[in-house]
Amino acid sequence: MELSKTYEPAAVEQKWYARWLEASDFHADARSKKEAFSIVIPPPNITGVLTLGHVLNNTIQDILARRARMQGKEVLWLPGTDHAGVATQTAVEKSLRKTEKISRRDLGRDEFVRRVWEWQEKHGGIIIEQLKRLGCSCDWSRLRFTLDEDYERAVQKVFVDLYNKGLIYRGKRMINWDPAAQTALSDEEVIPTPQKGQLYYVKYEIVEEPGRFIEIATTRPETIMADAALAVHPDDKRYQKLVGKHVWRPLAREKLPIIADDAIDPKFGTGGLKVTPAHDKVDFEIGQRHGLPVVDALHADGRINCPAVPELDGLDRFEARKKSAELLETAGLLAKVEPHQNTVGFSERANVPIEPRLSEQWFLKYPKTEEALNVVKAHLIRFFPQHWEKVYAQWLEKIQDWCISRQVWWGHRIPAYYHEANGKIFVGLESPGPEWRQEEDTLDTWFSSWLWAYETMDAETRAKFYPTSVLVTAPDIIFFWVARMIIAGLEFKPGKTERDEDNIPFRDVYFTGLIRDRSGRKMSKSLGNSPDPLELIAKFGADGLRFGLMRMAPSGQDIRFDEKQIEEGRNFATKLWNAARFRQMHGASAAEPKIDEAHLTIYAVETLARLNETIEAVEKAYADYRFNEVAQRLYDFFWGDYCDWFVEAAKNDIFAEDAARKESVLAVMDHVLSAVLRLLHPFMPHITEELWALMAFGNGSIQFAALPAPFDFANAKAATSARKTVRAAYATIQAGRNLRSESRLASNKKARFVLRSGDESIRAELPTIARLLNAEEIVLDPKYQAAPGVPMAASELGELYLMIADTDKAAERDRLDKEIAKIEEELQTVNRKLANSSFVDRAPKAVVEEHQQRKADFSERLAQLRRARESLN
RNA sequence: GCGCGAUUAGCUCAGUGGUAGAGCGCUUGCUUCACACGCAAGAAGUCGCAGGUUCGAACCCUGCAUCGCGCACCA
Repeated sequence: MELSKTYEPAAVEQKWYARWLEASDFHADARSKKEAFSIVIPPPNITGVLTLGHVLNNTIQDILARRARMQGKEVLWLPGTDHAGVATQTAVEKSLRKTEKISRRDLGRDEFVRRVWEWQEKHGGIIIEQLKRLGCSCDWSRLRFTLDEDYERAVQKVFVDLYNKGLIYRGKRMINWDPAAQTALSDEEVIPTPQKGQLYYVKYEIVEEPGRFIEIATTRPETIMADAALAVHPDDKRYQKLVGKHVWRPLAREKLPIIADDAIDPKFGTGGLKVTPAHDKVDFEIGQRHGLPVVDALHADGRINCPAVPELDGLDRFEARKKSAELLETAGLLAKVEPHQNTVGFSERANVPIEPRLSEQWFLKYPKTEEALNVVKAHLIRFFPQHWEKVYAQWLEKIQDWCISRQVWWGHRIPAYYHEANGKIFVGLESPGPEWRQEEDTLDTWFSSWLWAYETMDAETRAKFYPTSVLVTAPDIIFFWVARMIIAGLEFKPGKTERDEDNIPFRDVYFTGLIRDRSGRKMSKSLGNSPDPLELIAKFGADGLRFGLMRMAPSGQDIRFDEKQIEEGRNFATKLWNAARFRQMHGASAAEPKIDEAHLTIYAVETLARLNETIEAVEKAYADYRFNEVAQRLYDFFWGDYCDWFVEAAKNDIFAEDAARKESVLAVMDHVLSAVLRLLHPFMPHITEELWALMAFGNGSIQFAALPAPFDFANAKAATSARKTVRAAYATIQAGRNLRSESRLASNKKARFVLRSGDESIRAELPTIARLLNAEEIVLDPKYQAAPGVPMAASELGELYLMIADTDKAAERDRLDKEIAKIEEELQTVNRKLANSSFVDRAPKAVVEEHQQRKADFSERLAQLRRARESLN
C-alpha cells in the first residue's frame, strides 16, 4: 500500500476512532483473568466544554490506559459526568431568563428540575463527544452520571448511614452564604480575595457619659444596625474603665453593652470592635460567650432588612455601605475614613462576596480523618509529585465540619422528612407517611462525587477493578475531591476485605499542573486567553495536540501554554509519517524483521543500542509519571538518532546494488519503526495505528501489541567497539560539515576531502562518511602533506582536509588559532582536575578514566591543529 | 504570620554531584532523489543573589530577593 505524501489527521483520526468503538476495544471485561488496571475519570461538569486542562488531564489518563493494554492488562477507564448542582442550576436559570424571561421560582421545583434534565439531554453530551475527538479510550458502555438512579440511591444511603452513626447533624450555625446563588457553601468553596476598601471610624456615644464618644473602626458600617455590643481587650488600659458601661448604637439607636473579650486585637484600628453576631464568625463566637442577641439585618439576597432605618431598608448591601456612611456623616458620627486593604471571601461560582450568616443547615463531622492521613503517610496511596502530601496533611489536621446542604433544586434531595404537626425529623430512604414533608435542600455536589471511585461500578466490576490503579487530577481539587474520596473509601469499605489497602479508592494520585497562558495568567473565559482545543485539533491533529502538550508538561509544574509547542507536535507526526513513507518506498516491511547481528552495519548497531537506551529511559520515566521525559526521549531518539543519522547513513546501502546489505538495513528500519510506533502509541494513538496497519507490522490493532523489548546483542564486545567507531565517524562528519560551512561552501556543492589517517579499517566507512558530508570523494592518505591554507579539522579519525580551489591563508590561520585556543582551554580544565590528587583519589574510577581519555583526545587534536598551523607560517 | 513551589540561552522549558541541554526565535547556506511541518552549520547562558558542605555544586545545606500557590488572620 502506498502512503500519501502528507499525513491527514482529520480523516485518519475519525476513521480509527470509529473502528475502535465498533470493535469494543475499550471495553473492560470484569471476568478477564488478566491483571486489572483501572482509572475513573474526574467527571467533567455536564455544563462544561473541553478546555486545555481537560486535554492535559485526559491525555495522561489515556496514555496510562493504552500503555496498560499494551502491557497485557485488562483495562477499565470509566467515564462519566457530574451534575454540578450550583453551576448547572445557574446555567439553566440564565438560559431560562434569556429565552423565556422566567425564573426557576416561576416554574416551581418539579418543572424546573424537568427543564434541567431536558437541557442536560441537549447539552450534557458535548464534552463526552469532545473527549472522543481527543482519542480517549474510555469504556463508554459504562458511562455514569452522578444523578443516575442507582447512584442517587447510593448517595442517599450514605447520608442515612452517616446520620444514623451520628456523624450528620442539623444545626443552626455560622455558614458561608452566597447571596447571588442564595445557598450555603462549604469553607472550601470560599475564595479569599484581597480587596481595596475603606475603614470607617464611627463614633459611639457613651450612655453613662453623654457627650463622650468612643471611636470604632469598621469596614462594614451597613451592619451597624445589627450590632449587639462593643468589645475591647480586657487588658487594654484605655478602655478598662468603660467595660460594663453602655453606648448608643448610632443607627437604629439602642443601648449596647461594652464588654471585654480576649479575641480583640488592641493594635487594630482604635482597639475597639463593634460586635455583630449575625454577620461575622468571630463576632458570633463573642456573642455566644457573652450571651448577646443575634440581630439579622440582611435579607437572603444581600439587601438590608431594617425597617427601623427606612433610608437603608431594602438597599443592596454595597449601596447601603455608602448610604450608612452618609447618614453617620450627617449626624456627625463619622470621625474619619481611611483606605484599607483586607481579604474578603468570594463565592467560587457566582464570584460575589459571601456573607457569614447564621443558618439552619446540615453538617457532616468527617469520619476516618486519622486513617485518611495515615494511608498517605504510609504510602499506601502515593502522591506524585510527593509534596502534595504536606498540603493534604495540613487540611486534614485542621479539618472542620462540612456544611453539606445547599439551597438549590438541582441535585440529590436530602432524604430527611419533617412532621407537619410536631416538627419531628425522620431520616430515611422513604417518606414515613403523607403527613411528612421532605427537606427542600439538596446535597453539596461533592457529597456525591466522593463516592465516584466505586459507586460507578457494579459488584462484579468492583471485585475486579477496585481499588483503582491511579487517579489523575488537578491539584485545585485535592480537598474537594481527592481527600474526601479517600475518607469515603475508608469509611464505607467497598473493597474485598476490611483492610485499608483494599479500600483506598486509588493507589497512586498524579497531580497535573495548571495550564497558564504565555504571560503566566490563568486561562479564563473573560480574559479570552483560553484556546479552544477543538480548533487546535483541527489545526494540528489530536495526536499533535497530545504529543505537543505532553512534551512541554513537566511533572506537577504549571504549564505556560504556547501554540508553537503544539505545532511541534504536529511536525513530529509529519516526520513520523514521512520516515515510514521512506521505508515503504523500498519494499514491503516485515512484521518480524530478521536481524543478522554478524552483518549489521556499525550505524545499525549504534541505532539499536540507542533504541535500547531509549526503551530503558522510557520505562524509568513512566515509573515516576514523568510524561514529558517519555515524550522527549522518544522525540530525540526518533528524530535525531534514527532519522538524522541512521537513515541518512543507510542510504548508500539502500540505493546500492548489494542485496544483502540493503535487506539488512531495511530489517533494522522495520525493527526500529515497529518499536517506535508501539512506544509512541499511548501518546499518538491514531497515527501509530494508521502506520501500524499500512506497514503491516502486526495482524491486529497496535493497541494490544506488546511493548518492544530491548535488542539483545549476542556479541556485546563487538557492539561496543562498533559504537566507538560510529561515534568517531559522526564526530568527524560534524567537523567536516563545519569546515564546509566555515569555508562558505554551499550545501548543495559536492566537495572533496582528504583524511590523514593510517587506520585502514576506516576505509570501509568512507562512502558513508562521504554521503553524509556531501562529498564526491574522500581520500585516505596517511602521509598527506597539505598545501598551505587548506582548511583542516582535527577529528577523532584523523586530520580532515577540505579541498577547495582557492584558499585564503590568512583566514585559515585565524580559524585555526581560534580552534587551538578553544582546545587549549578545555585541555587546561582537564589537566587541572587530573593534577588534583584529591580528585584522582576520591572521584569514582569511571569519572577519572573519562577525564584521562578526554586529555588524550584533546592532546592529539591539539597536535594535529598545531601542525596545520605551522605549515601556514 | 505558617507552609509549598518556581527563578537555567531572547521565549517556553528539560537537566538532582563529574566537559551547561532541547524546541522555538535569530544568523548563514541549501527546492540534495521521505519530509521546507524539512536538511546542515552557527551565534547566544557570571544556571536569581550571598554564604557554606565537597576534590568537585545549576544540582546538597543556610540566609536573602523576586514571582506564584495554599492555609491562618484581617474590626
